[in-house]
Amino acid sequence: MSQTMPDWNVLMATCPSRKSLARIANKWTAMTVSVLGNGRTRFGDLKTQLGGISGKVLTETLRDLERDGLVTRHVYAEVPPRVEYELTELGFTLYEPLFALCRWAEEHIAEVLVNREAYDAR
Amino acid sequence: MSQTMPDWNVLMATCPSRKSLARIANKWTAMTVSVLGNGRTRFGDLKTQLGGISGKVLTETLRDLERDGLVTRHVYAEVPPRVEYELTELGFTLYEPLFALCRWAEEHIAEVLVNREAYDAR
DNA sequence: TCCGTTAGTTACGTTGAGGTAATTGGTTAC
DNA sequence: GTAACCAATTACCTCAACGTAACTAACGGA
Repeated sequence: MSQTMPDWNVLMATCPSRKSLARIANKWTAMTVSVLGNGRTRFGDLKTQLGGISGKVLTETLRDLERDGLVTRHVYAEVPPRVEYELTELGFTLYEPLFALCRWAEEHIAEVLVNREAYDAR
Repeated sequence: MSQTMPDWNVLMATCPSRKSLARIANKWTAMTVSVLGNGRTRFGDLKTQLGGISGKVLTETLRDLERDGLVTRHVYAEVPPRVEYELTELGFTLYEPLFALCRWAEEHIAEVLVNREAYDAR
């Protein structure tokens, strides 16, 4: 019994997992999953928290995540509309590595900026 | 003494860490760092292993990583040219989360494909 | 009656990511 | 001499990502 999946390989250009990687290795996905890790969140709240995202892109991002089974969409029969998004169990397995990326960016940006200056001054 | 850096926040559109996140939350970066995690690698070998990447994009990716201090470039005074790339200590701190993303894509693509079919059939 | 509210869609335009192909440079092999 | 080798650059083109703005539906409130 093999424990890994040797049939799927992101390094192969044509492997379906490559496209999946492209979707999860993405700033909006990382940020969205990081925020949803705090619990079920309304569309409008997500839009506010994800600084600079447009409604169009947020909708597209959430649709893709929903389609892949990473997020569930809860629609309330209210007016004005109220829709909440929540990580699925599968989606939660992405929370740790994606949140780690966000943390990394924040924790190491100072060092990165120094490195960049040194490189550009070379 | 604060342990975190409250001054940097990827969720703020204008924070420099946002751009840094955009660079690391990227399929080519994830794949490149994953491969470099196995040790110092020649340009040509990287190009072969990163299926489908063009020389131009690989060069750009490596330059950006080098500039940010995640990768070091070793040039040998030989002909034909020989250049090797290696993760720095800082770059290695990204290996775990980025490799995790690649693994995730491979390990969950089957489930994702099923979810997608169900969604599209809805 | 008209406005505000929220999630979402559509049309449109701009920017950037990324691929292809041609070219460089200096050796070694033929 | 000329071809091959390898890393890298450049010009050129295409397509996807993304933002903006206008618009919709359906109800409550002034």
